[in-house]
Amino acid sequence: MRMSEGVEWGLHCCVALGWIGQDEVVSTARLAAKFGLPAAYLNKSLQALVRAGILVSSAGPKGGFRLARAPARITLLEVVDAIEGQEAAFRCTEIRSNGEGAAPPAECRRPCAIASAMRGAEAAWRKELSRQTIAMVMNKAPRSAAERTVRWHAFA
Amino acid sequence: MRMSEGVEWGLHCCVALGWIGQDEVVSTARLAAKFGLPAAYLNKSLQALVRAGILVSSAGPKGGFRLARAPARITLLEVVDAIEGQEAAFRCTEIRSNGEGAAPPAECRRPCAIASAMRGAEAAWRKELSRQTIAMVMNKAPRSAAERTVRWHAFA
DNA sequence: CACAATCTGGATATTTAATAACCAGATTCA
DNA sequence: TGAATCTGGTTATTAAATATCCAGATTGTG
Repeated sequence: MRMSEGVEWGLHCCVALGWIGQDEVVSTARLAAKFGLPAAYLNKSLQALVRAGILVSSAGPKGGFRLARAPARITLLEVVDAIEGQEAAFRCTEIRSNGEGAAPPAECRRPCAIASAMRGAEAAWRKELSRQTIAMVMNKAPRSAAERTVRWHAFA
Repeated sequence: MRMSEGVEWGLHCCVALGWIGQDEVVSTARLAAKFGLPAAYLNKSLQALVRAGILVSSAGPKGGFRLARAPARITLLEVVDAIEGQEAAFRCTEIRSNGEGAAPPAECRRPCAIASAMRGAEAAWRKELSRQTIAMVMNKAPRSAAERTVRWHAFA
């Protein structure tokens, strides 16, 4: 089970945009350069964040991305969902209704006990992700990282 | 982010083996038939469960698999780890140390704040999985499913 | 106004991982 | 001895993630 790299990229971009400030705008190319990432592909993740209402984009020269809201109002869960999609990691394929041991359809009306247990664990994961915000991550990171990011942006 | 089907298969097999009883043995072929799964591939998951000490295997005719311990002493986390491996879903690739905005190595001595937050969420997921046992799932499933499984095994 | 920089979304290509099948060797039961 | 089974390695197939490319729309600048 592996999360796509886009989540890491998206989170780093959100934190950087948080440090830089909500009324400043940064292009895909600059964000990609900052983190050494493939620009065209990073752009796909940024687009997903825009569609999710986490970032706002603007076209044209001087265009780019900024946070759509205060960092304290963006949870990690939102970012993860925007990039990974909301499908559960554990997908119940209802194998209980297949093969020689197939359960009758009536029995499958109730949710599979295995799927329920797995869903419960994912709920705990999502709850924890929703408790954490971009602002919290910004504050936990070393001050020097924030300062460096601001300087890097100003120097552009 | 998607968990491999092997987890679902392994959990269903463990639950079935729990119902059937710890001193009965079931072959890969029969388990695959019960759930309508590809036998050769299911066997890989069962092998992983053996390596993890969750199942015990025996060769020869009348060979097969059984639970290595009481169902109450097998957690869902053990099964998931055995089949999925223990690597975290979120892999920090330390992009903070790449590109134009690269953090100096000294700063990267401390763990990445983003990675820490993501690890925290996965810890919550794992904790929840470790609280649930095969026995709990067996009890939550309808009695009819347990009975059908026992009959199916006896009828072999 | 024309140009260049940018975002958007679709299409395609490449790489990697998951799924699946196969086989040769060892074990065990009858 | 022979058939059924597990084991683990190899290979093949399929699906997903990663990456690139392009054409169209938007917008700032000279």
